[in-house]
Amino acid sequence: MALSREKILDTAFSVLNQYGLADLSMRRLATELNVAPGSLYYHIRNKQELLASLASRMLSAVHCTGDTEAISLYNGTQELYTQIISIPEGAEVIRLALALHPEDLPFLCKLAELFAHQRDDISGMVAAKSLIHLCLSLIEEEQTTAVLEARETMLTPPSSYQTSIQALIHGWLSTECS
Amino acid sequence: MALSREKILDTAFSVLNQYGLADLSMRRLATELNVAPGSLYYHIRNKQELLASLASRMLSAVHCTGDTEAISLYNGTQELYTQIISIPEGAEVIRLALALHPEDLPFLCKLAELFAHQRDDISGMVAAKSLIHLCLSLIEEEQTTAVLEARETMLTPPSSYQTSIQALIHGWLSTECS
DNA sequence: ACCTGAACACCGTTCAAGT
DNA sequence: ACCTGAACACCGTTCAAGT
Repeated sequence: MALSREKILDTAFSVLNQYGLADLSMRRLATELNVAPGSLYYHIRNKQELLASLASRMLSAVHCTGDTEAISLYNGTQELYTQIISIPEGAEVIRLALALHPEDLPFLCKLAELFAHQRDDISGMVAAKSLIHLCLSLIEEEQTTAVLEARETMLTPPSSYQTSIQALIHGWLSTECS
Repeated sequence: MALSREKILDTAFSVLNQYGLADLSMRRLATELNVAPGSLYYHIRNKQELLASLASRMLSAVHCTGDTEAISLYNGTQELYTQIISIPEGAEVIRLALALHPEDLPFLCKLAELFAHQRDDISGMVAAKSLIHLCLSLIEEEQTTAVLEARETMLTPPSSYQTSIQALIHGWLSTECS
């Protein structure tokens, strides 16, 4: 069967899941696909683009809904945690995409909308970015400390995650801080 | 003159400042020091340890003082920005050290103290980590977008940095969120 | 259009052997 | 004690040449 962008992304995702980001090299990917390293470059521009596409995939399954804006924001961060925590270095990969093309991430735009809808005197995008950055940092920390302590990651958000996120959302939505 | 840990760190810092993290390789460092690559390993365990030491150096110049706890926290984040923003990939380097040995960073412990002193019903360390993570993410974003847009970094914190940090500090210190 | 082979210019780390 | 030389096992990317 012929090589394709989709096949490359599928394999990349499986290598990331099974062996981690350190093992996700173009050459390793080519070996896994029984193909010469150069072949990959007919379908993708470079490694950075591949990782950005991988990040979009990961985030496509994360939604944020709830009865109120504040609850939707909170639920979004909870879903983000549960979706990403079990993917090795998943938070790091998403941070790459976030730096390169933030506007291409529907999840981020949804967060920005929720913030802007609740308070029109702040920039929804600035608030949304601060929130996703905080989430990713905390997820990354849980992932790396789990590796260091040679234990499994917590599949459900620890209380430190929840309180930190709540502090930030509360800080953005409370009227006194304007 | 003989090689030494100090000399290696000095050179590493200068390479990072002049050429960025991508050029800060052990081999490049060895060339710069007119020494064989293997020699470095007599003075430092590995590249990770070198980067962690570099991070400690960067943070050693950052203090947080002010009339109140809230102002000290705020001033600390401002100083963090101004000290790190002009070091290419500086935020990324510090994040490495933060993941490996957080308790070795006096700056972080100071932040934790300030939070704990103000509110004894929260974990100062959890709050401090959320704050430093947010700062580093925002600094990193400013650094990478500056590169992407081929412009200089803002030497003084942009308003988006300040409002985000203020939202988080306010969220942690306000009594309603407990 | 799609893929290979081979090259280019690199990595981090180890370790016997030298001084 | 400190350093070299050389090796080991890798990288990302390009590109003429093949089918």
